[in-house]
Amino acid sequence: MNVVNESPRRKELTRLAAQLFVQEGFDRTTVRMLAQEMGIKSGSLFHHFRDKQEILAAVIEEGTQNALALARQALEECGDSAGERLHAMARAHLQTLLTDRNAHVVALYEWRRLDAASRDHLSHLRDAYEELWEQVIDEALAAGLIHGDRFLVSRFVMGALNWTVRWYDPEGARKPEDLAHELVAMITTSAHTPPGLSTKV
Amino acid sequence: MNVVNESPRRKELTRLAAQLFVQEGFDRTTVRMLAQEMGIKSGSLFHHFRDKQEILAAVIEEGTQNALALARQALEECGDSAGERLHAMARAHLQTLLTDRNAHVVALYEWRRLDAASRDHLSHLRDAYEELWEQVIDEALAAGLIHGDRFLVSRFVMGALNWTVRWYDPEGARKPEDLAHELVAMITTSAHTPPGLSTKV
DNA sequence: AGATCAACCAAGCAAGCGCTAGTGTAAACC
DNA sequence: GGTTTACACTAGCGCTTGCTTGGTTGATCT
Repeated sequence: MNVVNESPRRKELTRLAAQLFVQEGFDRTTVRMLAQEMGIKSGSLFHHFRDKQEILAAVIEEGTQNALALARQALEECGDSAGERLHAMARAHLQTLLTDRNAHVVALYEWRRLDAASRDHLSHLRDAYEELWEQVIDEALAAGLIHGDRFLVSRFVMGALNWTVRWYDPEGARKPEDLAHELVAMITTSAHTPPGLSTKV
Repeated sequence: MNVVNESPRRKELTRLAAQLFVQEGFDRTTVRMLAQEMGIKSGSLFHHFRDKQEILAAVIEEGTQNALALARQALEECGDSAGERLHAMARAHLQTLLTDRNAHVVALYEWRRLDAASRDHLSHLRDAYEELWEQVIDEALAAGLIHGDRFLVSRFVMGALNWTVRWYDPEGARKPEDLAHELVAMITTSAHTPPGLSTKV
């Protein structure tokens, strides 16, 4: 069994699995459905993945890794001000939601279907991502950009952002950048941000 | 079959089902597990519910009805100011989350498992609830309490609130009222609300 | 030319699934 | 006092599930 490696074939199969998991849910997605979508027979599936659980873990890992990488890159590329960093994180979050939407929806909805081992491994990845957020929020609090309880504010923000997967329409008029701007405007105390973006210092 | 009525026995069974659906997920919860939890045999279950789907629908309906009733009551009992009404809605939302948590978690996570008929019926209920929110948010916008896009603000707020089911600990120090107050403080422009609540006019 | 190996297939097993059929029984009703 | 009703039981049908087994293929490497 070719279970360990990270072959391009496996990556493609993972992408297809994510799509089906979103459409049907993990439990209702049978290995036969997965195989058909992949153009192979159900038995062949277990050449690439040890079991069905491992497919789920692969899907979630893929999405979380991408989110983490994108957030780190965004923080490196943006300016030093608390406002800029807040914007950068919000933009990165919504951007990964667009490009890896299936994986993130699966991560949000099917997390509990992971076995203990995968859940443990993946929760470390997710914690790393959330720590980035809490750090940026701490900076915003220190800068007086936002006010309130550190813990609560970050939960509220994560909630507002993650909830977008339920209603955001990529075909619609609103760009992810617009959402990011609006969210930051909503939580910062600079009441009336003028229409012209004040992203630069 | 006693399928239609709303007997107290059926209500109790629904409550137990909600708990199991949260623990295991709808698909992984078998009718045999449900029956055991209820202290009857699996066959007897179908005396109370037409099929497994109907149990899910009953759980979600119960939670949504309660949320709607609580929100309406809260709006009637509170003052007329936009701030008070915003607070009242947030408090009611978090309160129903505490008392009917299982039902709401099921509603959020297992909505897609509903058949078309139930989904149609229940989405009307949910729409009624969300309309209450959008109305109150409109008032807050008009009063200058908050700023931004009507649609986006309400989605962000719903997201922040609904996300609480993932982290809120009823045993913890924070009361639902505290969360409500903090959320309203975060999104309103009255930057520094003094510690003494300004709920009365 | 022979060996290796990832990738696939056909067939099927054991377990578990939702649900039905038919029956028993104690209380409620006429 | 006979009939109805509500609720529970036993037994099991027909089907689907995740996964295994044993074998084939074609490309790559030595």
